[in-house]
Amino acid sequence: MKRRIIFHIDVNSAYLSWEAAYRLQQGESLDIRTIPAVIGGDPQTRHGIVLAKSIPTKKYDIKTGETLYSALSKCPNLLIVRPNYLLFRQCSEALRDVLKEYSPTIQQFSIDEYFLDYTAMENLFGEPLQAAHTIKERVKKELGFTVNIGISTNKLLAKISSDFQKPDKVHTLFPEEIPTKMWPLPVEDLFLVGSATTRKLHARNIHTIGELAGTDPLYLRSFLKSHGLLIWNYAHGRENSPVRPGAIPIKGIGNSTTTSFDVEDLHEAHLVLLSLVETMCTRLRHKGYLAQLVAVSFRTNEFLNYSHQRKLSFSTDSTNEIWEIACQLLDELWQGQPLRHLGVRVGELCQNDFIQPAFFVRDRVKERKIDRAIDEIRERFGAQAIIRSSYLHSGLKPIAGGVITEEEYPMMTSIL
DNA sequence: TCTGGGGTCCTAGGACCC
DNA sequence: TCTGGGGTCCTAGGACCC
Repeated sequence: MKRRIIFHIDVNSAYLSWEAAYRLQQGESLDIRTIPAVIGGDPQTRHGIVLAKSIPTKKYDIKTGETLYSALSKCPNLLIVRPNYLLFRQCSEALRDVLKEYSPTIQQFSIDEYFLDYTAMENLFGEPLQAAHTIKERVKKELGFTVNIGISTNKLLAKISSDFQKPDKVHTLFPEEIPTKMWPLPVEDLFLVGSATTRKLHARNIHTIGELAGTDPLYLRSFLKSHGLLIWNYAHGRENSPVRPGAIPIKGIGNSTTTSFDVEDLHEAHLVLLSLVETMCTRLRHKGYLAQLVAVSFRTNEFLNYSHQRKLSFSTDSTNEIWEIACQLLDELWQGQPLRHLGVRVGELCQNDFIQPAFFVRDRVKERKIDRAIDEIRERFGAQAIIRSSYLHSGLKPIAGGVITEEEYPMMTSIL
């Protein structure tokens, strides 16, 4: 079989680049990529963190994932911009539209990463390196942000090489280049080697990807289980999953929040849950799913995590019903520790293609109508247009979590 | 470093059935 | 009455990703 050619396209400092491109396009003269600037933070949450940073933040030693408080202490005149997820989605889609011109087989891996199968496309757009440069320059010129492109024969190697040197670069990591380009890298640069695995490998004196590749896979399996065999194969560059075009169906939907104060009161905890369930269920209904599993989780002020879930004998997308179950689960789990983080999640999703009212134990038909009416009002007039009266004097936010605010953003018409 | 929010997958143990 | 072992489902927790 002819060897495949896979591209991995990765937007450099995506959130910051996109915000910068947007501001320039709106007529601002300052490019926030050229000053110390970060994207991140939500005034409502207790500790916002750095989601993306400009290159000039490097000399202040600001790291992604660091708290804004810490970043500000290192650089007092740091510009902090809240993430604008609607903009990010638009930019991601604009990138996808460019990539689609170079291959019908592209896969979105995250909001700022795509795989593209370039196999057999040489006749149309030239050698892989040439095509990658064409794509990179087009994105820069037409969309206003830079990308890194990694080229190899599978997704794993393409992804690792897109990470080599940034920004605005094209790299290759073909199998024959593995010993020189990949094996000297620290083992934590390998995909799916996170902090826990790194710790275990370091404890056994395995520090580079090359050393991992040279380790007996059965020994790796003895302390990493099947994950050990997986990363051993990765260390040899072996991976052969296809670039899957089209949307991958989601398995679950969740919503969680770090509270701005310790929650110690049951009624308060229930209200926080409701605010999370409200947005989660709106998303659930918007996607046309019913859920058969409800889970709650929390984190105590001592940073201990707990979770509790229940499989239902029926499927539902009702805000009230899921809230009631979530409250039951919380009550069963919680022993009164002060809470600083609460989450709710639904899973076991099925498509809401047919409704069978006869199966409904309670008056779900009416509840569905109410839920949908509320969704519609919020869609037309904003999330705060209709809120539960229980929030009026509670001091809590009635709608919590990662809602994409459907505010009117001036379209980036000229570049998107 | 004192740690956000959205996900996915794996593992281990217990319950239950045959 | 006690017993084996396999399969499946369920739950909690951990690890990983961006």
